[in-house]
Amino acid sequence: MSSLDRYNVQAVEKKWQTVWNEERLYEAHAASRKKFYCLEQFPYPSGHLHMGHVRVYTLGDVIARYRRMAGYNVLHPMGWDAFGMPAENAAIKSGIPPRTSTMANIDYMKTQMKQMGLSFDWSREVTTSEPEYYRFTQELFLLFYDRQLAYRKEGAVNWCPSCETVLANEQVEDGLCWRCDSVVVKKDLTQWYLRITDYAERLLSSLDSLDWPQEIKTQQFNWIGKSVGAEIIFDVPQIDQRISVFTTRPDTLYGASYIVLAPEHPLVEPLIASYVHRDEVRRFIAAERVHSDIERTAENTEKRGIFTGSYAVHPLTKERLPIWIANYVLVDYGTGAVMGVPAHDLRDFSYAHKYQLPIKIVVSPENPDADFGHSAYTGPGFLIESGPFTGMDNETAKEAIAKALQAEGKGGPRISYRMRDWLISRQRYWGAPIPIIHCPHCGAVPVPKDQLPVLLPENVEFTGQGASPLAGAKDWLETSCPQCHHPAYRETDTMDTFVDSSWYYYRFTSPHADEPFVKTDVDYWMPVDEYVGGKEHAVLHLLYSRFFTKVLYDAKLTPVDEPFKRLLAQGMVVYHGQKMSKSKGNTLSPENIMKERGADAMRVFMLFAAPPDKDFEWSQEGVEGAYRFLQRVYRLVVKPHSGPLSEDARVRIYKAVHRATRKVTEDIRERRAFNTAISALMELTNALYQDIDAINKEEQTQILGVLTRLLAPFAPHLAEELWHQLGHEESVHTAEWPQYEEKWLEDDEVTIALQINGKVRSRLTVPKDIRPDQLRELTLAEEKIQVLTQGRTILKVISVPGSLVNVVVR
RNA sequence: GCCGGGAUGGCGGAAUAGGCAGACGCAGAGGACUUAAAAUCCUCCGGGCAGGGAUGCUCGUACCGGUUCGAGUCCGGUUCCCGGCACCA
Repeated sequence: MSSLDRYNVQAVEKKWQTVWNEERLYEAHAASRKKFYCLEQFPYPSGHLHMGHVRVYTLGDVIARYRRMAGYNVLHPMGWDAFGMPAENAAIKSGIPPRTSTMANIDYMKTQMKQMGLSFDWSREVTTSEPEYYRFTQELFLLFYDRQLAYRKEGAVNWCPSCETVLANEQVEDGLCWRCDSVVVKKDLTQWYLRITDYAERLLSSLDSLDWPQEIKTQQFNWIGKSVGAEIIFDVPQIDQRISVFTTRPDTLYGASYIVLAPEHPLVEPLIASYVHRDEVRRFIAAERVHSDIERTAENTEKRGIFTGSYAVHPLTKERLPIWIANYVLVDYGTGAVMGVPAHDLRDFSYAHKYQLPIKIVVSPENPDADFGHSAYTGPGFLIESGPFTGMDNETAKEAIAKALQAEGKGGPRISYRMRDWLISRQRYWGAPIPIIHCPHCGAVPVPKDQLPVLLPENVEFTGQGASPLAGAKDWLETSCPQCHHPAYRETDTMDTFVDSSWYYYRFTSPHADEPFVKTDVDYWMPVDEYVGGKEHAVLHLLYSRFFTKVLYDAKLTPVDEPFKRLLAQGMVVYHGQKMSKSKGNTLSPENIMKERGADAMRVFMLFAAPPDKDFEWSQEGVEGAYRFLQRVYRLVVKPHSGPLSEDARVRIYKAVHRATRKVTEDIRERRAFNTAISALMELTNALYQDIDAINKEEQTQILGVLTRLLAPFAPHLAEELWHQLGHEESVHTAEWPQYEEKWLEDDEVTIALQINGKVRSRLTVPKDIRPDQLRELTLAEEKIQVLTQGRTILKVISVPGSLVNVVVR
């Protein structure tokens, strides 16, 4: 085979990358036409692209390239989520300042992205660790602060001893740090929070409107964890206080036989102050607090508790209920206290059983053989021994009792959420400083907007021990109060990097503006039409970004209250049956693959191997297959074809071309099924191999031009090369996306499957618009059908035009 | 335990609205070209049974049952795998 039969992948890819770069082909321009905002989650600049990155960016690139050709003004930007611990840890180890290593990593990864042929608008690149960006992260913090959505509070927080910083609830997975898998411990600290719980209901209710995978929506739904119930107040006359509990089962109130507080509950100390066994109680609490969250919340953990010596008054029966403290009550959910209803709650049952507390049945099941001796009955039923509510079905009673309590001033209907406020303080250097000054006279004072950014000091020591390096930067730390001008000191915590990434998609709309973003740009570009990213951010980045957008919406800074209209959550790339990771030693370098078979082959295989949302196994043979396909297309297009003309072949070609055009268009646009789009291109290529030399030269060029354009989103380099070889001057990526015509999609004749009792027995080719009764007649007259129906009774004939006929016989 | 997603040839997967299961590719087999190999091009490729053969019959989409003229697809139940939540009151 001559060299004409194969193209030099490396040379071709390099050539067009240079041209695209010089022509700035992918920059988005003024707000003119219909827009399309295509975004992929920006990476942390770790230094190298891994296969996960290759997958996300390839997926997004196909969508962006298609929309561009389809006539949209496409915004397809890229940037760097550049703050974060790895750079700081590297600084501790090697002494290289975080900014230096970060910038070097960005540089390298950008080169790799260009090698992949990704169509990013690099003129809009943002880096969250640069002052031009984080000054606005700080400005947005102040916006939250002004709206009372940022606050400081002391409490037991999640602390990762290895990362030496606190973590948000969303960043603790099974009691372990999401980054380093260390066991997270509790620590009492004063920290900054964003009031995401204020938005719980809205974050929940607008989930429905999102074109997102159910999987992700469900995760957010569960995370927010709405519970509808009631608050019930129990008076404690002994100390003249009230204990408030939250319950989803107010209907079981008459079955309450005790009250339990979390060991950390603020009323514990006053309650036991004059109790003879108070020291014993204190020892119990101290012992419980030592346990980590994992131990404490594990299902099989033994329930342990202790009596406080005090009693509370049942709000309706005025009965005296003993108050206990127990490990199974969590201080930060609901009110940190519960009423114990052993007969109708499994946890209370096992607790009451252990400590021999009374078990009082107040809900009777419809079918009364439930065994109360061994477990709690949690199902539906009607109330017994419940005062005026006796006889009510328990669902009605929930509401009735909540209302009665409200009338008495003893509580009422309440809703509780599992989600907690977002803890954003981090005791680390490499993040956006929280723009707050602590003044001995004025307290916490926000840094005035015109004094932003609060720059990270450059000469700091990275010891890797104790507090944030910022606390040691004396010159930076000491300042004056913006209000009273007395000496004051700066907040030394920096912000969680998820704050940076909660608004970057706004910055891309006006990346050089002297404000976080420009209203007119945001009005034009938002929302993001297609967002591509990993499932691991389901309750992290994706939830935080939704929250940010709702706050910005309330501040009238954005016209949308949801940032990402459509979400494509891509699956993992698996190798040798496992998720790729350095520790498992099963990583693959995209660079080597590109060197050997080219970016186009890597992209095509990645897209072809599986639908975007599924995990798939990387296979070298698969890349070879993609490479063979691309070379096959090349040969088809550049090899001169000629032969005797055939009208039949010509019709077959046009049908194949228009069918493929429709398939590829719909698969990209609606279904995001790039695997089947590529298989359609393979089919078209195969079809053209059969017939291409039977049409004239001009038609060949035109047909091959369609194939080339359909290929362009997937294999941009080869498509560009072929497009030029076909005689075009302009880029294929700004060429017009092919249209398909209905007339080529329909055949004059169709093959009908002839079934007997649902089994295909024969086939028949008939005119497309044959009448059902004619079709029926032809079917019954058909030879095979005749033979097989002979001597049997025809019960029914179902005739589906264009598809099949089913003869039902007995 | 609760919620969500899934199970189709040797493998990845296709079947878009209940209508011909297995598109396309990988691996494999055979053939053409070649001194030969590679590359390329062509053909075959779920199981069983029958036939010399074209072919025909039959089973088959995790399992059991149902609805329907017709089920990979819908309904009820079961098993297994993946993900989330979980002493959340």
